[in-house]
Formats: sequence, structure tokens, C-alpha cells
Amino acid sequence: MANTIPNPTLLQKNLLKWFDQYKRDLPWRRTRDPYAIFVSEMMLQQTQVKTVIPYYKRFLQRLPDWKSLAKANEEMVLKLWEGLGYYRRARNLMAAAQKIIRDYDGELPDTMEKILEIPGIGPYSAGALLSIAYQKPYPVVDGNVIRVFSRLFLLKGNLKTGKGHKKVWEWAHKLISHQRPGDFNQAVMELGATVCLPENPQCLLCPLLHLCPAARQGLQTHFPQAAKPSVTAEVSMAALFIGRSGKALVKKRSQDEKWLKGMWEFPSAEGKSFEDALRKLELDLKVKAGREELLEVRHQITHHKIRLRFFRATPPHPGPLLDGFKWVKLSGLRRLPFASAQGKLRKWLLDNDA
DNA sequence: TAGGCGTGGAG
DNA sequence: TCTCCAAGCCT
Repeated sequence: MANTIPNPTLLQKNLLKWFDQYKRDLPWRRTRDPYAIFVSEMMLQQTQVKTVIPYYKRFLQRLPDWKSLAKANEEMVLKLWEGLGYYRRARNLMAAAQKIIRDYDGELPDTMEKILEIPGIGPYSAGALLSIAYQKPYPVVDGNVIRVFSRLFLLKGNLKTGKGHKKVWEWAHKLISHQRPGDFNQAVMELGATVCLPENPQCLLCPLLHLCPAARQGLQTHFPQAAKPSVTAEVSMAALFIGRSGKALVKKRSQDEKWLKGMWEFPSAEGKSFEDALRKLELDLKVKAGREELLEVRHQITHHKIRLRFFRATPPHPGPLLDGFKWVKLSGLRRLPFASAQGKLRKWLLDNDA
């Protein structure tokens, strides 16, 4: 079957009309403030809309403009970010604010060249900021755009990297609306997030159904084509819960660790088995642990599936605290975190950490 | 270029 | 329970 190319004008018109009628009411769509839009874009990197909303509101309430963010202390910014993940984004956000105050007199620049120099801003975010905050006709490509375009244009192969990815950008450049670039970009993403879903795409609700060759051929779930399956390794870890008078001992991970460098965790170790890991811990900390498993927590970190089992241990002999350890106050542990932001513990732990 | 970086939603 | 992957960036 011929790969018919949808008419760009028609595509824009249908999509924008649908967007006007069905777009979600999101807090960052109620402002034109480049700062607020910038914050939202940083938070939205690899993070779902629903997750971001409460963080976004709290962040803007506490740090409403470039100036307040630029002079904020890092502990406070990380605290506001706690639980969102990818903590480098929080530091980049601060660095961005400082740069904008220092180099641009407190105004987000409006050229691609300058925007790309801002820490934490790559091709996607630059396009989003220029189109949404400044109505400039730059496209965006994210996971949604890849999925929508792969179906609309029957794009084959891996579209996340290399030539395939470049192809998606070329389509995005061709299709961007010059009248309403910000709305067009958001509309494609909105369609991907609410209608053109990875599984069970809602084609009957799609404003582009009549333009979509994948849907016409019943191939919508065959696009985008699956990337090569990633090999994941299974890792066994043991962790110690060492409590004393309402407090628990936590440890800062070293910079030599494979993951979560510099983050706080309950003392843990890897091993060939849980027992093996537990013995290492006992040896390292010079403590004796019980063999009764308190809890098993599972974690996914790039290409690793981790099972972390917690065991109770009696506190080490009181004396000077070892370097990199500290006691945190806990009243009740409902969930045990694996590790957390640099110098911080995850919120359900800090809730109890007066 | 591929791997590291966090957490949680959803099927 | 398991898997996939989300408004990506950096090295």
C-alpha cells in the first residue's frame, strides 16, 4: 500500500481544533510566564504529568521567579524535588536560574543558540520553551511525538536513536504550525498521552484517524517498532535496619558505587546471594544481624533488577559515628527506601524525620 | 553511541 | 507480579 503523506495543513487544522476542545487543564497552561514554563519543562522530563502537578504547584509557590530560585539554598530546592527523581534536574534548574540572572538580566533568552547553553536544556526542552513561551516555530520530539509520527508516517526501525530519531525531527520540522507552534507541539504530545497510546490506542476518538495509514491498516499497535529487548541482570542485595531509641542508622553511598552515588540509604551490600550480602554487611559494620527477613523491596535501575531484603541488626558499640553514617529519627516505618537524593532521604522517611 | 540517572503509573 | 516507559539530558 502506498505510503500516503498526510496533508500538513489539514493535519494541523484537525489537531489544533481537537486540542482546543479536549486539552487537559494543566497548571502550566494557565500561565505565560517563561519561568513557570521552564520549571514545568524540567519537571516533565521523563516524568508523567500527573506526578508533576503537585510538585509544580508547591515549587512555584515557594520559588515564584528566577531571582528567588537563583538565591535559594540547594538543600531547600532538593527538598522540594524530593520524590520526583533525576535530582540532577533540580541542580540544573538552580544553575539555570543563576545563569539567567547573571548573563541575561533575569530574562530567559529567546534564541535557540542561547537556550541550548542553559544547563539541563537539550533539543526537546529548547523547542518546547521557544514554541510555548515565545511562539517561535521550533518543533519538539519526545516519546509521544515518536509514537504519533511513527503511526502517521509508518516510520520503521528504532526511532529513539540515530537515523530514525533524526527522521522524526525532520517530520516535526516539516509539520510544525507557524501560526500556533506552541499549541501544535503540545497538541501532538497531548494526543500521544491521551489518545494515541502505546497499548490500546483510542483510534475511534482520534482527530487524525482519517489521515492515519497505520489505523487504516489496523497496524497501529505495530508502531513504533519495539526496540531490541534490553538485557537485565538480577541483583541480590541485603540491607540493615539498625534502630536505637526511635532512630535508624543510615549511610551515604560513596562516589564509587554503580548507582545512586552520594545518596543516603540503609546500609546495604550486594552479594551472590542474600546471605552472602548479609555477611558482607555484618563484616563491614561489625554488627550481628538477625536472619528473619523484615521486608523485600524491588527496584529497577537501568538494566538491573534489584531485590533488596532488609534484616534487623543490633546497633554497633556506641562510640564515634563512622564517617558517612548518621542517625535519622523515625517514628514508624511503613516503607523502607532504597536510597534517596543526595543528602536527603525520600519523603516517606523524612515525614518522620523531625 | 550507549549507558547512567529515579520514581511511579498503568495494563 | 511483571513489564514498559514517561513533555530527556549528559558524558
